[in-house]
Amino acid sequence: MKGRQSPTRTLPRSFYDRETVTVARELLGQQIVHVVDGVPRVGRIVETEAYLGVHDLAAHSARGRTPRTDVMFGPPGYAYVYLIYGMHHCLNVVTEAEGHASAVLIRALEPVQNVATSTKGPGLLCRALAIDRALNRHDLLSADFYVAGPEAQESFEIVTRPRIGVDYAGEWAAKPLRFYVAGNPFVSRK
DNA sequence: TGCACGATGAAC
DNA sequence: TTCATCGTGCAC
Repeated sequence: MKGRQSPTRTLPRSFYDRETVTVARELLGQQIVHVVDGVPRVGRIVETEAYLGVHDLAAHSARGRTPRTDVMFGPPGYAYVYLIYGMHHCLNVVTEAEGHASAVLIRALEPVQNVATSTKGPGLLCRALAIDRALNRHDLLSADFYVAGPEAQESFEIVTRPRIGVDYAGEWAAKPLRFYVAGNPFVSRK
């Protein structure tokens, strides 16, 4: 094998250009990399949630295309980062073809490299990897912020549950769109 | 221009 | 269970 490791392991845009539930499940085990001051902060994704577009009442895009949700309506493979409760950032990856307005929320990471604080929860993982709104709309097929496959993928069971914190979404609140690695201690909640 | 409310986390 | 804290979206 020749060439640099990291760029060649970066997930291709076609990975994100698929059904959102599939992407949410297959993101488990993949690694988020954010290079800060030349230092790569790396975490393994252990918990995700799927947001299925304008018909999903729990999705931000359900209220239409606005300045904030605009990136969700764009092409796949881009970061959607927003501020919640005035103090925490949340990281999503945009999925499916342009116009679908779907995304996967990254809810928890297992520390891999250069991670000093907790990554157990969507707000905490953003703090640990120094992810904020400056990275909104950032291409995840880039050199400083990307998702990559691990050197070797271990097999694991996937647990499926309703999403967290979306009780306002009516029947959509109960749908099994949250996925996590069974038994992993870094999952935000059981 | 004002205001109610979060895809959370920490404290009590 | 309560609260911190502010950008967003929508009502007026």
